[in-house]
Amino acid sequence: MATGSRVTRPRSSVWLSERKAPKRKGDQQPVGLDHVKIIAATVRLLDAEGLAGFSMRRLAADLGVTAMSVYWYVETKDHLLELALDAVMGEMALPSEAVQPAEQLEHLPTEPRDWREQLRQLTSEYRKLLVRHPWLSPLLGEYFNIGPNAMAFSNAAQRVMRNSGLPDDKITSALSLVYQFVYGFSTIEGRFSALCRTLGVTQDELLQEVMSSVEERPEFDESRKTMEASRGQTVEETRNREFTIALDFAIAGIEALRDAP
Amino acid sequence: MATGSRVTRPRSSVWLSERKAPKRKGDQQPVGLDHVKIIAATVRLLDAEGLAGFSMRRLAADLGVTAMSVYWYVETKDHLLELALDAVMGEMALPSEAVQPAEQLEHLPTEPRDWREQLRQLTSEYRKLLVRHPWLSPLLGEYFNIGPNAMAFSNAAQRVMRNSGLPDDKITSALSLVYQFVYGFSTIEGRFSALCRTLGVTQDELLQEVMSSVEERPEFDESRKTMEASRGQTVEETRNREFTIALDFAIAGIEALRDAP
DNA sequence: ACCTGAACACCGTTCAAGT
DNA sequence: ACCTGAACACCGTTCAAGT
Repeated sequence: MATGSRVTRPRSSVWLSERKAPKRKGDQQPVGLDHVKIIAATVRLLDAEGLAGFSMRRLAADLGVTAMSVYWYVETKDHLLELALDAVMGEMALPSEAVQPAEQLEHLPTEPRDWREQLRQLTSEYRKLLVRHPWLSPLLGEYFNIGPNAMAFSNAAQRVMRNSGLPDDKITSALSLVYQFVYGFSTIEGRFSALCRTLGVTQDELLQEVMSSVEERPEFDESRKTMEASRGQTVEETRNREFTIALDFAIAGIEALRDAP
Repeated sequence: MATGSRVTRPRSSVWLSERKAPKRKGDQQPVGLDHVKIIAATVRLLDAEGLAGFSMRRLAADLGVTAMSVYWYVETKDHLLELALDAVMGEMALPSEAVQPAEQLEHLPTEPRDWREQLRQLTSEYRKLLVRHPWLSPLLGEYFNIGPNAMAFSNAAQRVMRNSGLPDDKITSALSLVYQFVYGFSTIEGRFSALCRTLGVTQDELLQEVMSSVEERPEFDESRKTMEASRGQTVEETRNREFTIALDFAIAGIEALRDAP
């Protein structure tokens, strides 16, 4: 949770309030800051130091400016984080079949791919995004995620799922199953890889270390059995395999209940 | 993220370090605090004020004690939160079929239920827990979750999934699919209901309000279509239905790929 | 053994003031 | 219009001191 709010309270989104003073009239020379620069610096700092390492004062220092200057452009820290969230949401390549007609530059006569391929692309993009920006996960849980890029992603996801032929009243369930899985899975993956980067060890080394510090405990029995199955594989191989199979389960389930309800 | 650590760094778990001074020798009169009291007060405060409203100073005030007294019993705020996490993880009723033999008081000659029933019980317990304690979700993402109660839950989950007859090398995928879904779904549910409690409105009222403030936006088109399907139902009905169907998808997928790999 | 008080190095944010 | 400086009300935690 952002530390700015002591108590959970009605917090309106940036996207539901007027943006602060982004207008710069005519050909007047910009002196230093602006929205784009601030958001870029925010994302850079979040990538480098993590959510806990980010502060308004630290950001201002990075921008070579006094602590309070940023507040001219941005109402609160929360609003800034919402803007950063939506900015990186725009990094995903959405499947062309799921982009609304109005957004498509031209109608290519290519055969639309299988919905399962579209789903695999979209989930893979989402996964990579969450791993690339580990600070994104907690923010997605914190805000409404109704910025333009977040909405474009959400719309694409809904269109892809609609392409499965599932009846309308089961779309949200299928979407929820798939995207909550990808979110949780990728959040863990991102945290683990960030931790390794910080510690300066490989993922396989850290896994070894964690294993050996827990393995003598008797309660660990069940997990040991489970992990025997992935012996001899790297962490990355195991994870990719696990991700693919889990998605296969979801797709198989959706098709099974679609075809025989 | 806990605000205590500026930067992500190697943070050992409470469960991997010696516990702090819980020993009280003989019949000496306890003066005031102890682990149990502190953890109980922590959970109470977290339930009442949320994670953002919790602070060591606030906790101390609740306990009628100076800010630093708690540090005699607990090393850091993070350790305390880990203890609170494991404490509430013990609130779940684990399916008897998934409790290890040593833990069972006696072997009742009852027929073991279908693995799908066991799974539905366990996921339902997990869901209710996450909704009851909305602060739990971020903490689960933050720590290693290797306390005794967290381990018991994890072991139960693994046993249930093993009861499905799935081959060993697909167990983790199935577990991941199911539990990441329940985690994400219930996290959102818990946050929404907590927000309603704070605002003093019903869930249906808040949904109405959020809808009407976004519905004129053109990007909202796809979501409107999706939500038509649940017209005339309460938020709670819609959510329970969505949860059940998503779990049905997962179960169907697991059985489909188990029987025809 | 257990608790206190003062202090340190941080926060987000307000507000009056400068240019 | 844009930026600064000082100040306020908070944090988690250290450390020397009290009983």
